[in-house]
Amino acid sequence: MANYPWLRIPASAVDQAARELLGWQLTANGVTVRVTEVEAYSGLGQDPASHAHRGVTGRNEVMFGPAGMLYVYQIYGMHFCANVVCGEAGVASAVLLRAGEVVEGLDTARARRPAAKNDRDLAAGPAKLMQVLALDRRANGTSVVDGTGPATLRPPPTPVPAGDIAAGPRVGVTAAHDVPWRFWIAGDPTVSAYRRHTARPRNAK
DNA sequence: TATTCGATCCAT
DNA sequence: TGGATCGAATAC
Repeated sequence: MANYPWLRIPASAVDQAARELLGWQLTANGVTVRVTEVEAYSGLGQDPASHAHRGVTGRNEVMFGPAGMLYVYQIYGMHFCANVVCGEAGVASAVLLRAGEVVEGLDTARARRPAAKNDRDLAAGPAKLMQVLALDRRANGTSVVDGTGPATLRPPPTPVPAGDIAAGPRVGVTAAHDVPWRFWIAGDPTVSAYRRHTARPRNAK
């Protein structure tokens, strides 16, 4: 089993764990993706953008478990996104896998993403990444570090230099726009396009 | 039990 | 820029 230094990063430093996860390779169902973009979510109760902000619910309970588990949730009734749970058990810190580069199983990946116009768009978004790996809610609560789950995370062949990591506000979140907890590999073409959350019209009073 | 709305993607 | 589409969270 590989060595996973980010497993030991405390939940209070989940942004550090997010940086470390860049460049790691996630393999599932015949496809391998190199992680190029992530977002950190704090479990300390101070992060209004986190699904765990209001405490334990049926959806987010794996976030409160041990590090190395996948927290998979469905969004907009049709897409799935995955987080790697980080930090000590009991604190719901996690890192959202936002985008990646397909480095193995290219043909399989293309077949699973007919809407992709080119190869760098195959996993250029959190739900696209899940589609390429053919993962869904069944992966929720499974481990990516001990080989027991459908997905396995492996160390980068060559580490990402700290100077190559860029940071900015998280995508799509309705709160905490000022927190620069989105990290990506600078200049990588597979990083997803930034788009501010479009607020839906509120009921007029 | 009822209603609201989203850590997105795609075509327009 | 807006529509798809549905389950979890929250309001009642």
